Amino acid sequence: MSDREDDPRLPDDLDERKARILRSIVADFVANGQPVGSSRVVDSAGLNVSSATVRNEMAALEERGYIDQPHTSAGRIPTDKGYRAFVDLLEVGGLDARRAELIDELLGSARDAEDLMLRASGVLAQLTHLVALVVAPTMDEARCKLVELVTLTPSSALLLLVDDTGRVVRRMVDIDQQVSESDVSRVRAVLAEHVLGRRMPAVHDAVGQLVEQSPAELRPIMRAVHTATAADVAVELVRRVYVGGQAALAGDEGIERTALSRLLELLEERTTLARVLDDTAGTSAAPLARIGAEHDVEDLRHTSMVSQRYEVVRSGSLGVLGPTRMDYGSALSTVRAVSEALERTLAGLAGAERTD
Amino acid sequence: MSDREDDPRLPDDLDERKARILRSIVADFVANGQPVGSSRVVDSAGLNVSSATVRNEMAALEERGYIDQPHTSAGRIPTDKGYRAFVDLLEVGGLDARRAELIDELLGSARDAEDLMLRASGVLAQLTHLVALVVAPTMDEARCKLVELVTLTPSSALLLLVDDTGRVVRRMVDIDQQVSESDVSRVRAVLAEHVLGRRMPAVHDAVGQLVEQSPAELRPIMRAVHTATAADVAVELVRRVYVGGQAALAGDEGIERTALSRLLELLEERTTLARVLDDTAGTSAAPLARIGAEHDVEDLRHTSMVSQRYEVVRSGSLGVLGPTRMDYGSALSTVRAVSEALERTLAGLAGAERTD
DNA sequence: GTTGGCAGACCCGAGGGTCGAGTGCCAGCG
DNA sequence: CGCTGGCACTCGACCCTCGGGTCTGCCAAC
Repeated sequence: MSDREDDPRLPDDLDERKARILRSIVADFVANGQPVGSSRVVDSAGLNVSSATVRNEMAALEERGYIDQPHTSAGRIPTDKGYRAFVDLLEVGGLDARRAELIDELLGSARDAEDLMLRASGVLAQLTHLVALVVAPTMDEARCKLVELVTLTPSSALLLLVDDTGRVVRRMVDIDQQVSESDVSRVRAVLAEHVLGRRMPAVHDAVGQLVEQSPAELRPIMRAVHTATAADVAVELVRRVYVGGQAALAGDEGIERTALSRLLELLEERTTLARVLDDTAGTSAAPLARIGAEHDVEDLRHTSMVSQRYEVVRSGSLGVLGPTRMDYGSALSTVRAVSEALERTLAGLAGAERTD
Repeated sequence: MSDREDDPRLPDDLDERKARILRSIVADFVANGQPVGSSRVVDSAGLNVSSATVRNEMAALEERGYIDQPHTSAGRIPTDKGYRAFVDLLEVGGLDARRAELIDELLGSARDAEDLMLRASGVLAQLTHLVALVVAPTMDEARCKLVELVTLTPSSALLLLVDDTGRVVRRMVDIDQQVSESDVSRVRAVLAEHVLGRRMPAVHDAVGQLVEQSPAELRPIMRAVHTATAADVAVELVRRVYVGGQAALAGDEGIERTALSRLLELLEERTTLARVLDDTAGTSAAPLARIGAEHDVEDLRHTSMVSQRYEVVRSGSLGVLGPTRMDYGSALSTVRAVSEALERTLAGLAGAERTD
């Protein structure tokens, strides 16, 4: 092995030169979308060997499953395994100053936590030309900063819960009888006393206890509030997925019409996507890729996802989705940059005074 | 003219039979997507004439611009003018009981006004297999039911405004200095006293007056609130567009790849769409169609929109977007049915007790 | 292990022939 | 005067063939 840049973690069945050729093929194919032949590799890989030698190496790469031929006399295109090896060997670089500034600028002027998520997905889409996904942080650790009950009709009200990053949970409270405004006020006061400062997931149980302690005339209201705060209150915003730049999918010729339609459905449905994004991001602090057939979800088998978990007390994840033939280098570094910027901004929003 | 069903408002250049043939061509083309020839028309239109006669009529229809030939020896397809005449002659029927029930059922179980919009767009998309759009009502007439100020950091707070249908406006309030919790409480009390019950668009001015009347120590906070309630508070939810079923666009072969990409961008951007939807809906209480080249927006020239205004004190609009080759009958009647169901449900949400 | 050379495989696009759907036109009929 | 059957014509869809270009695999030589 040469002493210059022999990657420490080359797969067993790849030597330095094969890896270099693979890298060259992936880069070329990602850039041009055409199967790449041995002579192109000679030009672009900067190897001092002939195309015949490269052909021999390519035959080996094909035999080992890293690249494939669309037909007998065509150039090679990377397989999912090829992309995987390419990504594993990739060093995730930083972003150039202009992009980094753009991210900070856009995220910095967000109006609130939700707006921030929206902006993050926007800038991610804009920089990568891929579909951007941002899953809002869980509320597990968030504390309740405000609880309010607004009567809308004599027998219904709106329950508002606000957490310490300014996110709002809104719930219709249907009471099965008409109630007086003064009773509602009393409930409001009781709620404020016992719910403020609690962790969001604990709100439901806290209200449950209040139901029993309440005088009879308040009980119907309190019970309705209890129902309204059922378990999913804490989860609601976890599963909230912000999607940006989906038009990019339609522009990609590599995706079939029917597959495109399925993908758009997935994007609209959102819950599956949130799960995949979380799964792909894993627990690591670095951006990770899930490539083609590595997906469990059938409809994603021709796409890749690059995502990363971000964490500021509570954690969420964000990433991009695109064809397997995507620019992984750019995707990885952009996802990382946006993720880190989001962490910084979110920390600022939540306030530095948090102690626990 | 025969005494049975000679439509009162036939265009001058169409007699009963031509209209019938046109109707037949549109219906066939919408159903099958293939240019339709004279013999098909004979079969489907139920005319007791030969195909040669139909051919003569079709030549006349083509000369007058209602239909067109993709090439010399092909069948005919409707032009935008043809669709227009077809739609104008159409009687908008009611929906069958099953669909009508489905709509009521889904809308009836909405949790709040926003959820209702979401459900409306969902059911509209599901029933028409087109892209559904719902624009939330303006807040012009809505009254403020709750105003709250939640401190998040020592120098920032979250302003919450809730209107009488339970819609929430959320605004970050950045104060340029650190403020005490007690001052915030005082501002909160003043706001509650002077803002509650006002119309949403009047909130900004009301706060403006409060700035001057406030004691010096509260003024920075009040001024920040004033800024945060700038004009667009009332507008924010007007322009909120709920989109459903966009995957349907991708499934349509009649839309080019690049056009599709543009459409998805439009759908994501939303503001243009809100305008077009409002424009198309006009002021009428019946669903209206805007067909192909009738659109101002270049990217919509190959699509049609069917939309209707709904009104419950405040008004919004909803509709569907699809290829010009859409089932206008179904689109019109479904839009009408959902619009009416939405009006009913919204009236229930706002409460029957409103008096002004 | 590397190389140049060469035969072979295959895609792609152009060119040409056939087929069939659908038209326009016309003479004749009621 | 409107309707009809018949007929010639047009033109896209489909299929086949053929040549050019590209890229491979293999091999003998270095």
